[in-house]
Amino acid sequence: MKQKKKEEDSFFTHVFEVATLIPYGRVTSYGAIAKYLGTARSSRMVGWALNSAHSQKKRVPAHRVVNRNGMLTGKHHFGTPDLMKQLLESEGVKVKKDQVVNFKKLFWDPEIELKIEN
DNA sequence: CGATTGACGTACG
DNA sequence: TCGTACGCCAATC
Repeated sequence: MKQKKKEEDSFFTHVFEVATLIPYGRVTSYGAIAKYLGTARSSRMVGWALNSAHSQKKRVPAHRVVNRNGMLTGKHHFGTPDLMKQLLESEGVKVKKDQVVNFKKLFWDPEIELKIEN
């Protein structure tokens, strides 16, 4: 019947999925994801969710998620401060002083990209 | 159950 | 333009 509920309906899971949906060479912000999840005011929770991403079996491209300024605020949480930058550069995203270059251009908004279809 | 925190965001000075 | 303060909300201690 109804429920089975076993998967964590917590927005944590949603964050992981959305983060995983981030296309290659693209970046997004915590607020964008939070808003997409309906918890725009809980932008902080998004970052926290990604913090749990380390425990996730699936690799979550959290390195594609930056703050509103396009700054790699969470680079410190990747294990190594340079890892995030390296990953982004590896995808073609240029990072200048811990800040994503052309961030606005590379910005990927789940509300828009995922709204088109599917 | 209460207090603290946290990878943000916005407002204000 | 930059730094500080506050708010939001859920998870953790």
